[in-house]
Parts: sequence; C-alpha cells; structure tokens
Amino acid sequence: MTSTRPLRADASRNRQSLLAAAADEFAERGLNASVADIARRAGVGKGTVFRHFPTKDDLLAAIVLDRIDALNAVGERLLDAADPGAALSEFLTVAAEQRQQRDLSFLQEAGELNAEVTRVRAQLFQTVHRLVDRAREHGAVRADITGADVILLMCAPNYVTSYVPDASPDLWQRYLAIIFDGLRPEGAHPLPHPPPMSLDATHTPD
Amino acid sequence: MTSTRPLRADASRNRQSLLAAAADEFAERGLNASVADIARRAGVGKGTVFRHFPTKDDLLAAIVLDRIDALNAVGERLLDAADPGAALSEFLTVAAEQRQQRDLSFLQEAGELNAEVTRVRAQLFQTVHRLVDRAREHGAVRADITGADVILLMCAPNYVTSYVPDASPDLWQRYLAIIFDGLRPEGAHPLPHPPPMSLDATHTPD
Amino acid sequence: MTSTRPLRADASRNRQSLLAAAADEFAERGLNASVADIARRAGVGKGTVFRHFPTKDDLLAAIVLDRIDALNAVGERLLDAADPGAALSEFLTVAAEQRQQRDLSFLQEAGELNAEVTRVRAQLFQTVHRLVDRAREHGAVRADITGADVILLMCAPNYVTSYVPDASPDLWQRYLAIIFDGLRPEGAHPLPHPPPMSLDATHTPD
Amino acid sequence: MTSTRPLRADASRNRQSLLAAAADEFAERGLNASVADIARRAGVGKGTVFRHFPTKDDLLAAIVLDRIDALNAVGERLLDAADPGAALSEFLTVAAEQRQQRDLSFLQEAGELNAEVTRVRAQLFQTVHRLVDRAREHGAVRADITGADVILLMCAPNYVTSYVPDASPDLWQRYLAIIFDGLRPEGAHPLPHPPPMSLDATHTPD
DNA sequence: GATGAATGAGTATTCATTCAT
DNA sequence: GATGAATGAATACTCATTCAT
Repeated sequence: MTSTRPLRADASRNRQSLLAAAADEFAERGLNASVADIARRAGVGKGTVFRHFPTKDDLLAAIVLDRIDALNAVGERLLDAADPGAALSEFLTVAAEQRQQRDLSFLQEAGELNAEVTRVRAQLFQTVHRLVDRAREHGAVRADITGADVILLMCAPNYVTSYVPDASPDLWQRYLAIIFDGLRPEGAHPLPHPPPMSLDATHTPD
Repeated sequence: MTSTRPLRADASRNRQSLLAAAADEFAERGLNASVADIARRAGVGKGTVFRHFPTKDDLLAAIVLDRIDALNAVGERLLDAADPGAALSEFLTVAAEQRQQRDLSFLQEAGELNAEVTRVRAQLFQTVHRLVDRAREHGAVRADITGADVILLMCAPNYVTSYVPDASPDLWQRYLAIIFDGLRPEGAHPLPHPPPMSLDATHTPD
Repeated sequence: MTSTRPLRADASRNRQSLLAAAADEFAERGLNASVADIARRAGVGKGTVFRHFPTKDDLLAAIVLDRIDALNAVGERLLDAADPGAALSEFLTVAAEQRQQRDLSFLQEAGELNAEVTRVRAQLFQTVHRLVDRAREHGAVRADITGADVILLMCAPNYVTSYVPDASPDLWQRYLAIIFDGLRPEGAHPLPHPPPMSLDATHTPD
Repeated sequence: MTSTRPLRADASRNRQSLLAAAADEFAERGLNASVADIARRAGVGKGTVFRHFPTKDDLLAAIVLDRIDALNAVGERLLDAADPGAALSEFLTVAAEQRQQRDLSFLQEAGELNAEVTRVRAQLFQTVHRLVDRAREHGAVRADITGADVILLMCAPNYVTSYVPDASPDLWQRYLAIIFDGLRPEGAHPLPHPPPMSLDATHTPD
C-alpha cells in the first residue's frame, strides 16, 4: 500500500505480461509452475519477476486479486437487476465461466496469501451475501440458504468437472444447474446442519 | 499380484505405520509432502519407506487403493438394500465421511497413479452406476441423472467445506443434503448439458 | 551449436574453474566424483555447476571434448611434417603427455557421452589414420599395422605407468618407446590376429 | 589369518557361489555392482555375503586373490620350462586369457585392497622377475628390460582391446604380439627412461 | 548359519531468491 | 530498471552395512 507512483510505460507493460503469463503457467502446471518458466513465457528476465512481485506468492496473490475484483464488479452490477433469482443465477454462471477459462483450483493449497487478497475477498463475500439475501426474499432460493452456502458451492461445478479428462468446456453448466435446483425452495428437504457462521476470507474459494 | 508371502510381523507393522503417516502427511502438506517427513512421522528410516513402496507414487497409490477398496465394499453391500434411494444416500454419506477423515483432494494433481488403482477405481465406478440405476428406477433420483454425475458430485461436499477454516467436522452433511435435493425428481428443471460419456478411471475422483 | 553469445566475464571464469576442478576431481576419484565436491573445489555453489553443465555427464563431455580437440589439432599439424615416422612418434608423445597431466582413464566406464564427443572423436580417428598411413608408406611402421591399432595402443603407456605408485612423471616414455619398437618393421614377427575393422568412436580411447 | 576351521559343507558351497557370482557381476557392472545383485545372483541372502566377506572390498580382495594365485601357479610351473623365451611368452598369454575371461580392469580404482592380496601379489612379482631374468639371459628379450616392465605391460593387451565394442575375444593376441616384438632384442632402440625401481605390490596390475 | 528388513549417509538435480553487471 | 548468473536448501532415491528373526 506504499503510495505507488505510476509505473513507467515499459514496466507497466511487463507487469501485465507477467500476470498473463503467470496465470497461464499456473493454470497449466499448478502451483509448482516455476518462476523461470513464467519469466520466459512473459518474455522477461527472471529478475524482473522479482522486481514486480517480491515473492512467488505475491505474484499468485496479484492474479487472484484481479480475478476477485472482476468477479466482484459483476456481482455489484447484478445487485440492481430486476429479477433477483436470475441475478444470482447469472452471477454463478459468470463465476464458473471465469474459473473455467483458467483453472486455479490448486490455489486451495496456497495458504493465507496476503492481506490485500483477504480484503478484496471480504468485499466479494459481502456482495454475494447481498445477492443471496435478495434472492431469498424473492423466494428464488430456499429460506435456509445463506450467502456463505452460495460462496462455498460456487466453485463446485468447476471442481467437479475438472475430473473429466476431455470434458466439454461447458460441462460445468450441468452441475451448476443441479446444484441450483438444490438451492430452490421447491422440493427442499430440511438441512441436517447449520450453515457456517462466517467465512473469514483468509481462505480461498476462488 | 506377485504371490506375496505374508510380511514379517515387524515389517507389517511398519507398513501400517507408513500408510497412516503418509496419509496424514499428504493430507496436511499435499502432494509435496516429503518422503523424509513421512518416514520421520512413521518412526522409521527413510530407506524403509522405499523398501515398502519403491516410489513415492507407489506409496500414494497404496493409500488410494485402500480407500477405494473400502468404499467399494460399502457400495456393493448397499446394492442389496431394500430402499434404493436410501441406499444411494447412505453410500454418499459414507463416501463423504471417509473423505472427511483424511482429505486427499490434492490427488487431483497426481497423474495416472498405477494400473491397480485404475482397475479398482473402475470397479467402484461400476458399483456407483448400479446404485444410481436402481435409485433412478425407483424414482428416488431424477431421470436425467447418470452414474457419472453422481461419481463427480460425490466429492463436492468435502471439497466445498474444505474452504471453511474451523468448520464443524459434519458441515459436509449440509452440502450433501443440498446436492442430493438437486438430484431428486421433485422440482427438477431440465439440464442444459448432457452428462459426460464415461469416466475412464485413470483420473482421480477420490 | 546454439549461437552462444559470449559469456559474461565472471561466468566464463567460473566455467573455466569448473572444467579444471572437475578434471582434477574426476582424475582423483574417477567417475564417482561428486558434483558437490567439484563445486567446492571450483569455489562455486552447486547450482552453478548445473547452470553451466545441465548434467554431470555434460560436464564430463565438455572435459573430454576439450582434450580431444587439442590433440586433434596437434595431429593435423603433424600431417604436414617432413618425416612421417617422426611425426607419428611426436603425435604419440604429445598424446601421452596430455594424458599424463590428467588421468581420465576411468572414462572407459562412461557410456556413450554426447554426440558432439562422438563427432570430434571420429575426427581424431581420421587424423590418426592418416598419420599412420603416411608413416607406413614411408616404411616407418610395419606394413601390417593400421590406424586402429595405433589408436588403441596410444593410451597404453599411461595406463601401464598408472600402476606405479610414485612413478617418475616421465616413465610413460619408456613404455611408449617399447611399444613403438613393436610397431617398427625391423624384427617384426607376423601378427596372430587381424586388426579390428573400425572403432566406432562412440567408445572412449581418450 | 585367524586359524580358519574348515567351513561347513553348505557354507563352503555358498562361498564358492558368491565368489563366482561376484566375479561375474563385477565384470559386467564394474565396481559399482551392488551387493544385493551379487547376493541374488549367487542365490543367497544379502546377509550371507557379509558373513563371508565383512566388506564389499573384502569380497573383491578374495576374487583378486584367487586370480593371482592361479596365475602365479602357472608362472612357477613355467620356471622349469626348457625354452625361457617361450615360457615368458606362454606366461603372458595365460595372463591375458585369464583377464579376457573376466574383465576386472576396473580394479585399478580399488585402492590398496587388503594385506593378503599384497602378499600374494609380491609372490607373483617374484615369479615374473625370475621368468624375465631367465628369458633375458637366454637372449629372448632385450637386455634393458626388467621384470617390472613385463609386469606393467602384462595387462596392456586386454586394456587396449577393451575399447573395441564388439571385438573378437582373441584380439588381445594381436597386441600382445606387437608388445612382445617390442621386448625382443632385434631392432631394439635404446630406452629413454630407466625402469621403475620396484613395484610395491600394494597396487594392482591384475 | 541364513535371511531380508531397517538404516542413514550420500547423490544428482531443481528452483526460489539474491545481486553483480 | 532489466538481466541472468550464482546460490544453497530441499528432494527422491540408492546402497553398503547392521541386526532382529
């Protein structure tokens, strides 16, 4: 949060290349993707990676940050939608599409990440909570469902399809639909366990 | 399948310690858990690990094998149950309980593992297919659900709760219930995507 | 053959230290010399070895390459000498001096080494063949001697003296002289076995 | 030299299997041949190897011992031969045949070996010295040749042919003949270096 | 005596990170 | 600012040797 003066043009270009390259490399190789490969893919020297991101983990955090921010923007926009049920459904669809593009599921391993991520994630959580509250009030989802539930279930469709070797890239739609059916009021059975109190945003559902 | 003569008493004890220690260590540290740490945890020398499991991957395979076998046994028993819907539900419950005990989700990263694993996994798949077929015929699950769907969704409850820092150990029950509601015929909406053809069992949903 | 831009000054210095240290270490400990020891002896970190030579074998190959190249250069120069007999003798002397400086006889154990080595070795073989042909035509060596014979016998003087614990460093001269006498036409007895067809240069007489 | 009571029948059989297996394995794999492989090849347990030979080096020593003893026996018998020149030639032939059967040239690496070996080797050296002295007195070898010279040159033919990939098993005969021609009085040129004083038999020309 | 299970020092190699150019 | 050379901790795996069975 040090008062970042704007980067020189080339530096900013490098930063972008790096984020893209890193996201690709991580998506392909998981957390073990090597900094050297990322640098090569970005067309810069290894040293440059560390000038921009003091640590491999910081690089990871930056990627996650971008992603969460983008998703949060979508969520906030949908808060004003006319049909709250459709809005929630749309939000989950966008979230899954985003995850599908680049599988960052391995992030689960990556422990706490940095504080900035936690902050942005907390924002996203707020947004989801509001989306869910509106949907619930509208009767679009069952009464016993919370924002936390949706946050947790949000990644399941992609997770689930990641096991299918040569899956259609849209297979997640099937499982999102099934899960969403489970969230609806119609035919709902009482739930055997209360929802988690709050997700402290230090962990990583995205 | 080499006609393994029964292990010496101490050797067999070591093998058990190793499997337990390795499962714990893998669960805590993921695939990068080091053989040295596993050995230390099991209270044996590093060399002993390799005597029992020529390769880190073989160790992993042994753990997975045990797990799948156990689960398959449960599934086969449930094939004879009176209520096919309850049987399927029971099966998913046992699967989740097993996964809850030790999280092996990192296995997703692991490549093919060995052939034995693939074989046993294929058996398990068969069992699940039969459980699902029976449940469907009984009207306990919707008509458009296949065995493959259930295999894929089976792990979702644990995956989802793994994001909650200090979750109640039974939280998965909540998400299994939601997902199972999504599988029921009541209130089902048509699914936007066909199910995957077949899971080739070289990959790792367990 | 990748268009290697010239190494940075320090890197090139390190490369030289490494080659020297490795040659010494190999000479003292044989093929089992450890990369760690080589690094220590060169005064660099272990990682630096692998930056310069991706593999222990590549390091070995580099050493061998240098040696063969140097010897070949001498041989080619001697092809123009006035007295072909003296030229051959001189060549064998230089070869033995080179080997005496650093004993690489352990190389016999080493497998194929890399293709570059094979290529350069084939060149050296050509050179020797020509030296021997000229000497034979001049009557300086017996008629039934081939280039292959000389290539094989070339290393014998050093091999032989390597058994003498505190030998004079010039002792090889004695055995080179004896062997060379065996190659002369005077007093030659017919040979009981034909010469080898061709040495395929994937093996390692140097 | 502890007053070895005669071995039990099976033990003695094991000892022989071991020596044979070890010689083969060493010949095929060099000094790095593993004790486990030797044991397997001999059809005994690994522990048995160490009961008979407290150390891998001791096993090696035992093999060498057998070999030297056998060769020495031949040498001593030839001391009484009618033609001292032929006797020396015959001796060198037998030595080369023996070495050809099983290549133990890697032994050079094997440092000092044990005292027993040194003792037996000293005997062999004596024998060779006497064979050479007789041959010299008879004019069968040049006057400036010593027993030490012959001991050293003795192994050269096998060494030299070990570089030829698919050599005829008798190729050594060619090089023994060349070297022997170099030892003859006819056409001998004066030698540029005095012979080594004495070979202290702690090193290993066989 | 024989066996093979256990041990741990040793090895090549990788990779995040630092720093001289 | 950018580069890539240097570093060394970490890792899977091997093998001579010891020792309980």
